[in-house]
Amino acid sequence: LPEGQRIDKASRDSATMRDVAALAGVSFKTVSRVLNLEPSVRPMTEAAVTRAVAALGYRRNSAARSLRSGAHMASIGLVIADLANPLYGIMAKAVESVADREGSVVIIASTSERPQRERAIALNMLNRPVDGLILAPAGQDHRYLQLPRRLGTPVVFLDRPGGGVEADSVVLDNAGGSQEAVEHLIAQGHRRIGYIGDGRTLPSLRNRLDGYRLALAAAEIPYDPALVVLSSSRVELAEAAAAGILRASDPPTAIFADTNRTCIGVLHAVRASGRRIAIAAFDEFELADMLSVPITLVSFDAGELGRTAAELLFARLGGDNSAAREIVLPTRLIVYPGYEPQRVAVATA
Amino acid sequence: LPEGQRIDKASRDSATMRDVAALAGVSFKTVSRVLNLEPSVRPMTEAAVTRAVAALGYRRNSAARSLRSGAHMASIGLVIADLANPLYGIMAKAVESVADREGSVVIIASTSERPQRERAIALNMLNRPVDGLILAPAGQDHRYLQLPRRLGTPVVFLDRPGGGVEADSVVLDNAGGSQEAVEHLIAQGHRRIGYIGDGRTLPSLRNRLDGYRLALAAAEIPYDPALVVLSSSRVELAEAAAAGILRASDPPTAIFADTNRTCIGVLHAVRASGRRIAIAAFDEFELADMLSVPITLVSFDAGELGRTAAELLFARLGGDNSAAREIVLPTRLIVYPGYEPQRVAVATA
DNA sequence: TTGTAAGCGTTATCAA
DNA sequence: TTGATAACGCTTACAA
Repeated sequence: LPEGQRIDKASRDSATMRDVAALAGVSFKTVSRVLNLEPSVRPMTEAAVTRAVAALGYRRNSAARSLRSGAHMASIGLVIADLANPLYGIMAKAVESVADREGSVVIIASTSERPQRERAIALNMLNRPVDGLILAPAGQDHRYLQLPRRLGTPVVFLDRPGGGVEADSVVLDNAGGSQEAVEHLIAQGHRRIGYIGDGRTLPSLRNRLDGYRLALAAAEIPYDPALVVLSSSRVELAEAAAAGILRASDPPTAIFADTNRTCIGVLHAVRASGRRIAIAAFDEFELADMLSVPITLVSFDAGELGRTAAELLFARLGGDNSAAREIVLPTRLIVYPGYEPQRVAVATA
Repeated sequence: LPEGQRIDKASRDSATMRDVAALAGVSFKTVSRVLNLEPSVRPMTEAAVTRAVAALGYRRNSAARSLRSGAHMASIGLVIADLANPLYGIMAKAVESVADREGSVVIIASTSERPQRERAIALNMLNRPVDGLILAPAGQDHRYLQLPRRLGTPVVFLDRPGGGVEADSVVLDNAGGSQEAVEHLIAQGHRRIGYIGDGRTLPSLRNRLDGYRLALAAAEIPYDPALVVLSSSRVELAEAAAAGILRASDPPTAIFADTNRTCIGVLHAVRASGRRIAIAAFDEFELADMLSVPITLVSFDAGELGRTAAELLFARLGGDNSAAREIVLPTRLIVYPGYEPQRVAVATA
């Protein structure tokens, strides 16, 4: 497992306990005593040592420390696609909370949805090493994890399944969730329903598209490619995509967005169009209930997702050797009717 | 610096390279070769070693590894109040991005706004140790960082100033931002302006309250304690607080909320009241432009906040020994007029 | 291709 | 109260 980034020792000043001891005029064991706050050190000696430590800018070497003591700091790695996405923030918080309970710290990194960066970061973490890894993958090929897995490091995929390696995963019922949402739109009378999302790369998003198609098929509504724009999940691209199908000759009366990112783009496009378009989307977000337009969301408990993944990882670390599991968490449809504030006169002072 | 959490060596199975070598019938150096992917190993030998590794559940000891090689993994600690808050997610992402550029990983932890947990976590990180620490503090007493600071670990406070220790900080112009927002409300004719927030514990939030008072004073509007509810920053408490002053005999015509959390509570309370109340708040959030009610926000660049803090930290790690700095980043008032969707008939299929 | 010896910087043991 | 020495598990250098 190479690829870890390291700081060359020479680049930092590294005085050792022996250097400090020499400057303070004591043995290096005495320095050790001072730094470990052991009681049996004369105040004068301690002062001399403290001064020498400061003078040399000495920092204890943790590797040597834990080498002899045989203890090591427990840590798990969390590699996620985008920390700035509130959903991942909630998941990260849940993971961190479980890890803390288990006496572990979380090393976290954001891949910006780039598979190559994901690979580099994951290998970097394993090289530190971390005790286990939770990965919300951007890529689909995780064969690079086969070796670490064989060497005993547990891996849990979060929110999105992994590929090419046997490992646990905790995911959502993506197809079921979007199918339910689209069925809801159909039940409201919509028959031309647009789809904005990224149904090409990530399996989880492909499944959401599958759900859309299933719902249409069940209602015997033909799949119209002109209503489906598979762009990336970036807000601006989704907005442009939605604007495009709204401008078309036979526009949709409803649009389904496959993530909270695409949903925001769709909301903006719909507003810009000046039309009333029904909107449904995967992912819940705060203030959905305060929007002026009605919206239907496929909601789920992001904290539960993170918590489940973390608990699974610690179970593995605790010795659970059973076969790799896939845990699928349910989604729940929430219908927000849209909030129209009353036009009451203000009681001005 | 004690207080780090450790896993006792005995609790994990720790076979050593010698154990693996014995089982594989080779010297332990050969095991080392296999694990380091060195080329000069016969496939048969390698297979034997791999088998032994698997059989024993062997994991390389990173401490011993980096001890001899003299290199160590660079890392910085990021301790934040609440990862689930989108603003902190954005900051964390920015920090992570700078750290990655600098070849460092980020160890992240969430304090859930609890000062004691903050202390435990920060000391835990320093004990690992990390090369430096970025801290968005929940508490105000950071004397526990004096020793680590003297021992040479740089610390940067993020978003909120620290207390009792000399260290850099990157904060917002909190007073200025809220003053500007309240002045905006006053300019719109409001004279009874409520304040919902937490003006007691955190200095940054106290400063926001100061800004409110300054704006009132400048307009010669008397400060009315009945309009000010200093509760915690939790959404439900803010909602209850806002509901309270809206029910009172001489209610406000406008409300200022000191964070995005309190703002959400206020929004709900205002909706429940059925009145038209002007709302202003600190912190921007997504979809503010899509809300049905007008809202004025004190906006800032959370990414810039995180980036600045990280860059300052790496400057310190790079040898910058100048006096501790306080960097104050500006805020910007954004007025959202409130979005009223047009009532256009839907072109149904 | 494989093995032997030395040593990384600390903590643990035991002696002074 | 302090110090000398061994040992932690590995990588590096060198030898076979």
